[in-house]
Amino acid sequence: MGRSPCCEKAHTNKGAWTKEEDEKLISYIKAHGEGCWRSLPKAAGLLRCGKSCRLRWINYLRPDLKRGNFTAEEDDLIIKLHGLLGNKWSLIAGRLPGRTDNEIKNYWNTHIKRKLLSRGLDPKTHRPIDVDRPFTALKQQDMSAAQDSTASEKYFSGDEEGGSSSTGRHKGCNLDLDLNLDLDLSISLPYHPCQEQSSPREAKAQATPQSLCCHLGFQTSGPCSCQNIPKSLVLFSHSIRPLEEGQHTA
DNA sequence: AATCGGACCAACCGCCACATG
DNA sequence: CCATGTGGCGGTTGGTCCGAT
Repeated sequence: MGRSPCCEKAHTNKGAWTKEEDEKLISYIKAHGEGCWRSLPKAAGLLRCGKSCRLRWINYLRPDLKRGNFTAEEDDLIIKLHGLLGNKWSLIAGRLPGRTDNEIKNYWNTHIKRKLLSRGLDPKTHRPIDVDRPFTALKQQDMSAAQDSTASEKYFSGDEEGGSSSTGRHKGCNLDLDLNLDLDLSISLPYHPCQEQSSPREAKAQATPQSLCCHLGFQTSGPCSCQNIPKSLVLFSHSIRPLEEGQHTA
């Protein structure tokens, strides 16, 4: 027996949302609140899949969304958090008020990833792609190659000591990066087993996203079963918190 | 003016975690 | 404990825009 479809695909619209659909969705959620996405489309008079409604609301229609370019602080924070958490876009988004996981994911893939690659850094591990090449040598070249100037440049060209450190690393784990995390992100970083899995699928199986999200203090919904979180990670979670509106990390 | 290719981003898809009966 | 339903996440796709030729 296969999975039942999330909706009756034959009777649902797909593709770009119209203004009328947006208005219907907004007015329904304003009146009834979020949730129960499966039944929402019918109740709101929309020929859309519930998932599609949820995505449209979260990524585009939510009133608290921030529009426009990412600031240097956001840029910096995304890179730092990615170094800690990997592709946990929802967790990263929870730390950036008004930004969605989808937006951050797109921003990462279109801007930051390319930036890292141009500096000879692996976007996954944040380490030099050529392991035989000293980081400090990279640094000079990268600095001269830099064209745009954001906080990420400061991060990648930062402290020489930090950047060239090579001791005490966990194999295959990017949580030990010398991120030089400042202020509320400053802490000795815990080892996270999911970073060592050979495939994303394995890593995902190891992770406990909702619990982790809860422990990290990120914006999340739903209950949390706080069972298998490493103590170090819990400690880590206590040291960071979602940014307040207008708050900067520097 | 037309065409092409890259960049960007909204939206979709498949899978997983969790809740519930 | 198991089966099922639902919400949520991350990877990917496809449409649109825009600059270069």
